[in-house]
Amino acid sequence: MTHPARRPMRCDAEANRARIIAVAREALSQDPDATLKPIAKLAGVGPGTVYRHFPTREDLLVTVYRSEVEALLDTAPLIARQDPRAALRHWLERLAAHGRTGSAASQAVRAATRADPENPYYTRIRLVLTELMAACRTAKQLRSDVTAGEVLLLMSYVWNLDGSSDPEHTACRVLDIVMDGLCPGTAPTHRVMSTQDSAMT
Amino acid sequence: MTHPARRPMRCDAEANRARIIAVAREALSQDPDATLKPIAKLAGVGPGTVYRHFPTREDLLVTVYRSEVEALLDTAPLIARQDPRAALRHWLERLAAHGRTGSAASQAVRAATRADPENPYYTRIRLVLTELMAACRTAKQLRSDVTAGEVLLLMSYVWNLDGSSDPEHTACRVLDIVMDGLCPGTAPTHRVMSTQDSAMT
DNA sequence: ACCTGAACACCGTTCAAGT
DNA sequence: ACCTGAACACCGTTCAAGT
Repeated sequence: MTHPARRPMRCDAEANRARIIAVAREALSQDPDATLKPIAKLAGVGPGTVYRHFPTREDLLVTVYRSEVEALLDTAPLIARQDPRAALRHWLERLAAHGRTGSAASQAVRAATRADPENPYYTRIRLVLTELMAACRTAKQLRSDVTAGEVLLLMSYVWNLDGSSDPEHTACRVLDIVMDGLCPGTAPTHRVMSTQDSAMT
Repeated sequence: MTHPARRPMRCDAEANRARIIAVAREALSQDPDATLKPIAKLAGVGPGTVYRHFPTREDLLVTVYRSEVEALLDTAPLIARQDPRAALRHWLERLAAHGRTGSAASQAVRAATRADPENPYYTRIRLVLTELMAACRTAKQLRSDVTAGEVLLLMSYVWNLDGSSDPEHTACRVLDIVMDGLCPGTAPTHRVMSTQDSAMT
């Protein structure tokens, strides 16, 4: 997506890049804060090579967990067939579900929800959220003045659920409050937050 | 507060500690992410001495910006004389005001609002917020099921206002939503968020 | 064009040796 | 009891030298 039709890399470069990604996924699954140097060594390349392909750590995260972020994006149109307010809540629950894990994948999702122009996914995340919100708005189930960027800001709490006993319960309760703030005077859609329903591709 | 009646330190230790704090305040005011080693050098002590007095960076932040955090705590009873809902909002605005600065002081406030048992201020922050909320509750201006810890989670957004153009405006709008979520069916208390009214000691 | 890997300028942290 | 400061085990990043 970042470089859709670049002229192909030299084949050794391509192979190195693929190997770095594979090794990084493995290493990051064990330690979400794994550093670049050991990854380079495991991939059998010099640190300069990793740095060449992925100038920053976030670039690597974005690439490795591309599919996770895109799964979140793809969920939106599927969800959107239900009641608009339930759809919005459901999608925000999917987002919140990443907060509890603390995995490297969740770091990538977190980066994609921050208002960072460097991140290629932020715009798309905001777009699908905007559409979910638009549906609510036409159904008069959403306050008219709020933007997707502001909702993403409100969701910042999901990355701070550590320290809470029963993070899942807390996430759900706080989302109740967020939804009530977003849809004043609407009957509250209640928690359905399933523990593990990641298989929604 | 941490050690109110410890037996006095040796006088050179006391002097070193005071000098470290003074130097750290100065260095952190210029660079919020200033590191410990240069601070040690500027204070004329070895790095081990800094580490002895402040085992972790947060310990140093807590000590240096003690007065800022306590100013926030002291604001609560003063504010509490107004309408409960306005008081709650006003205090949350004071909290949010720290989000925009990005200063080292704001890092200390941020640490004090995270559910971290190591931080001596979190309990007190939660306490004053609980009292502000209790006043709202008896006035039927707050949903009954929400806790102070959950409200602090909701306020996580204030630390992510960078990236937003006009952070002050955004902070205010998002706080509107939070307040509406907290006080459903209540007439919205509108934004008074003053730009700089830190002189409220 | 791409990779290597030593080198640079850091970081926090420790701990034997001093006073 | 407290401080010193060299030493340790890292970090990300760069860049001349290779292929």
